[in-house]
Amino acid sequence: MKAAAKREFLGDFEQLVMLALLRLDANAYGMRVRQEITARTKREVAIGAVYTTLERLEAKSMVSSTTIEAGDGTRAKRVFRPTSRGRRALDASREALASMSDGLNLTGAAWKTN
Amino acid sequence: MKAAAKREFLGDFEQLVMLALLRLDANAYGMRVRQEITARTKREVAIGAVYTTLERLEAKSMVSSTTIEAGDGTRAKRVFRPTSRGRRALDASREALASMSDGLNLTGAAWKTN
DNA sequence: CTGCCTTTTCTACAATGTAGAACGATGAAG
DNA sequence: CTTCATCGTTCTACATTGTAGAAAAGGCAG
Repeated sequence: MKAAAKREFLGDFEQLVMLALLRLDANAYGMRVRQEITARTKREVAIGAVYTTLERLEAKSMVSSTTIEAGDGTRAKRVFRPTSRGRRALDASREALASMSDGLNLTGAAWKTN
Repeated sequence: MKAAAKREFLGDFEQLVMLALLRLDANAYGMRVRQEITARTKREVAIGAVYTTLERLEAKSMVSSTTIEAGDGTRAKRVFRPTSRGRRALDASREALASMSDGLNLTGAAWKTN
């Protein structure tokens, strides 16, 4: 019987990066990832933050990378994509959040001040 | 003119804890929070993890706490609740995730193996 | 060659995540 | 009254993630 591989989760920034990879697909290389995140979330992100996160995700086998020579005259890019393991971790993380949010009145604003 | 308070975000576990507080409301004290999280997410959580997180959230004014003498014969509990600031941070974090997920085919399973 | 982009790598430190033992209160059992 | 079993909280310590920015390295224009 297989050892029921205990569930793995991702940190919040890791999740954002993962999602960016999914959106960008074949264009998912560092600088572009950063651009996608800042554009969509308004959150300022240093380029170093993106790369270290990608490196670490790769070290954990959550993403894989390939360097691609860009025939179009620009320099080669290192493209990242989620592995199935990374995909599972992303799903698990999202599910955890979802199950905790379930039934809660979250989007609304009314909130007792403190 | 007010200084447009730069957006603050929460880590993933912080979000889970925050959500637990919202669900538990007046019963949101350490042990119960832990219980709620493990029950809902299947994620194993050490009690120390919950308390340190709560402490830190309080230090950042994301939650406030009050110790309540429980007339019903059980011992006093320290109850936590999100401040409006914490509430904003939670919303901001969720929105960031949501905007990155938008339009993506996420729940489904089909995924190229790697 | 020099300067100027673009993309990546390195180095460092701060914040968050995680565990588990220690400690204190309270009721049950004997 | 002791002792034990909980429950609930505090402490201590270390691991993993988050975040920044400067330093390479590749390629093009002039």
